[in-house]
Amino acid sequence: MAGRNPDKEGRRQAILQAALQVFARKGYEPATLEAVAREAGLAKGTLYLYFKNKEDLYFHTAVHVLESLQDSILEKSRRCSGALDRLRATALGQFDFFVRHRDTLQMLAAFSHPGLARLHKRLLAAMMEKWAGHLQRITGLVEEGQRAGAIRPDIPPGHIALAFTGMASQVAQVLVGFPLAKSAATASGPQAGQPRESAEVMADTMMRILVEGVMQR
Amino acid sequence: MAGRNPDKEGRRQAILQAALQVFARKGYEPATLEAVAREAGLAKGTLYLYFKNKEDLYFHTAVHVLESLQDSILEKSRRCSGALDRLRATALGQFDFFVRHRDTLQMLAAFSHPGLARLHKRLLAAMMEKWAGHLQRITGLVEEGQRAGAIRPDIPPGHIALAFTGMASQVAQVLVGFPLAKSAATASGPQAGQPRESAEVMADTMMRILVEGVMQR
Amino acid sequence: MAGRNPDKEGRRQAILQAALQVFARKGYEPATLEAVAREAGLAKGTLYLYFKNKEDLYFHTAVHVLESLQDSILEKSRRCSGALDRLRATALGQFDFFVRHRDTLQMLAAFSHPGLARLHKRLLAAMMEKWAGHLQRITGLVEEGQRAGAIRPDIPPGHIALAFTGMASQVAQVLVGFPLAKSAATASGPQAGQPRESAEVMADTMMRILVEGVMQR
Amino acid sequence: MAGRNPDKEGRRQAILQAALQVFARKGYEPATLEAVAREAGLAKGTLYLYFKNKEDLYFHTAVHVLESLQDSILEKSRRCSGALDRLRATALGQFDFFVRHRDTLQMLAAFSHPGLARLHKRLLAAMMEKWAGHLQRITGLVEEGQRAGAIRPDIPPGHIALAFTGMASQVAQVLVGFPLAKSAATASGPQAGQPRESAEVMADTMMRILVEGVMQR
DNA sequence: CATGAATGAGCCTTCATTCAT
DNA sequence: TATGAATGAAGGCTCATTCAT
Repeated sequence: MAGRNPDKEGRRQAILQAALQVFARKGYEPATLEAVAREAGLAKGTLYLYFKNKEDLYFHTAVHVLESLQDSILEKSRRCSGALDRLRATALGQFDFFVRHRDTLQMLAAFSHPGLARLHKRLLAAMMEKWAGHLQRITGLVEEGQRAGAIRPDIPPGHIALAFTGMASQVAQVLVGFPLAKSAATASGPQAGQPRESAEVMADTMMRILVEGVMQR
Repeated sequence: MAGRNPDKEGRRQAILQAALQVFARKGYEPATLEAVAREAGLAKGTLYLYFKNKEDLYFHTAVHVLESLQDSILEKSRRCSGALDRLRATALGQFDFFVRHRDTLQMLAAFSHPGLARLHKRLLAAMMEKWAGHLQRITGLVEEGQRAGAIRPDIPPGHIALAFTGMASQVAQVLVGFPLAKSAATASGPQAGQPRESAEVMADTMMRILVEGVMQR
Repeated sequence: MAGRNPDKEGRRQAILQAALQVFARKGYEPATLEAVAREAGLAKGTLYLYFKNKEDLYFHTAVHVLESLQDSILEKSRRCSGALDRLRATALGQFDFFVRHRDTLQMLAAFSHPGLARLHKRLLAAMMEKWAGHLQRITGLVEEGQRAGAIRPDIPPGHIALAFTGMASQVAQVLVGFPLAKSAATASGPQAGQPRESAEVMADTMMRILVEGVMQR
Repeated sequence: MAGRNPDKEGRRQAILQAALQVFARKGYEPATLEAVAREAGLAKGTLYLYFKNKEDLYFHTAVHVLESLQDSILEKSRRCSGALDRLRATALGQFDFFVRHRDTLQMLAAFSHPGLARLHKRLLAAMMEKWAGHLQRITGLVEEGQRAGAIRPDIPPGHIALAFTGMASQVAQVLVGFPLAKSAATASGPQAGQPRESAEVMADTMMRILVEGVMQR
């Protein structure tokens, strides 16, 4: 799957890595190709031999990132059986990944950047596909759980998947230390919660809320 | 005894409205003051009579937006009693607001813009304060529920608040029709959920998940 | 010579005073009419009731300043008799004035501002006239000294006047503390001169150099 | 292996030349980088590849100018021996240089521009150093003259240097034909001096005044 | 007369993109 | 293939000037 030139693909990967760093650090608009090139140890013009333009680079980076994320999650969740365990593993995989590559989360935060709305269809579709795949897997796990009788069937699986991803991304932000999310976890007043738990503890707590609910029984 | 249009406060509001539109449509960096001025029906230079610079305008817009959001939520939740009902009302208030002002959600999406990191302390603090206030209120409701015996006490209220806001913002995105979030709700395959529920239905579902959990009993 | 309205002339003077401060502090281009208005305690628009525009204001200020300078010098020199004493008094008057109104010197420093080249003929002429008057007086004093046998006649009086004004303005800059001129006086190394003499001492020294020359006899 | 035009130093010099023209013609503030770029036959953005910003360009231009001036003077004065001859050569070198590069004098006139006050320390220091060096050389020549018994020792060398530079700059302005200075030389009435002498004659006259004084003996 | 809100031309500066080498 | 110098469009911001009140 690599280019003719043995180094071609390596260069491409180097650029993607550099772009991830820079886009994560700066966001889409403020990131400069100059910075990407410097980070990659290449000249600015060289980037254009591998990517059509800034937008193109951005989206290939995004796709690349989503692929890594998915790989990381899949690897963790494949080792488990049972829908709930797999969901927990999915959450944990996500947290782990973000904690280890916090740039990635920042990068993904820029996805909603409206300036990217008018993007090349194909690239946007590729991103969508990756992301949708992620969600589909989760929805699939929920359905599996419903069929197996572990998850209540009276709520559409899509909605449960939504709840799951919502919680998970919020928790991920706390774990990574995003300012606004952090203030959430710290805002609880006198007997405040302990925000800086480990990824594992947070994944557990999250799953307990999702699975058992918060109602007192 | 005054200049051409002495209605300074009205102008200010008009500019904030225009800025909200533009920032929501474009995000922070790509938004041009030219566009804001055009939207407000004013000349570019006039903006500088009301706001120190782009950053200043952005943050006043953000604070303004957060205030409206809070007002909208508080108004709805004050009419309820009981922690759970208030949480439901909070979610519903948030959904309603975002559905009616979908620009606001897009605007808030730009919060994580790294270009805004090195901001004027006072303004950043104001934003944080608004947002932290929102989260604190939710944490407070959870604590209240725990004290009243409606919510299980073995999970820190901060974590529950996190779960709540995570779900709520994800659902809000679906309701507003964000591309990525939408694909989530649609990705569930053949027997997929019905994403375009009303705000009320979604709030209910969300609360059911949060309160009762997804476990089959 | 005042306007109809008894305050009209007072206002005008106030504006000129304010303009002097601001032009001296900032120079021509960086000085803003806003600053002048603030200094004068008036609204920006009001300036335009008294002066056609910024350039006009600048030149009226300049003329005004030159008039004050001339008055101050004439007053001092009229009390002396003899060409050399009058020259000394002229120098002293100039130094005194600048020391008391160091803004004026800074203001005059902006005269050579090339951006002012394309000025209204009449105003430029007025400035020239004032300045030329000053020089003519000095040349006149030199001629008088030559006729009286106090000053050697073999050097054209214009050249001597030139030497006089050159020295005088340089000394004035030192007295006022201009950075570049100051470095001149301080640059003399180990047994350096004492730059911060009084105006009187400097005037004396200057006259000694001019009159007697620096040659060892 | 290089970009479009690898002759970086040549370009840099070309820009400095263009900047000299423009700054001299317009002064600091009114000079536009657009004009500099046009004069240099480059695009506006290109300037920023060679200089950090307008201020930076200005100061490098100034330093460059002062260096040329110093070179020109030193070359002339090194060929002479004896303090007085060297001073004369210094004046002559200065006049010659200014007559040949009248932009330089105009450029130097912009030194007092207050907008330049808050400058980068290093650059300001560089300018000061050049200028102080010039003054120090003159003071040194005076001291040498005093030690050799050619110059009276009862006047501090710094003051004599001041007188020298004052005269010299005034004369230079006349020679270059500055409007205000010109009017000085022309203002002497009927038997007026002949202002447009050659640089050599003016240097001689100046030195005669400085050395012998204007007193009739 | 006085005001000061509004205007908009113009400037500095950045940066994606091109292209000669 | 790689480079990096050059480009020029575009944006934020200032401020002289106007004019409705």
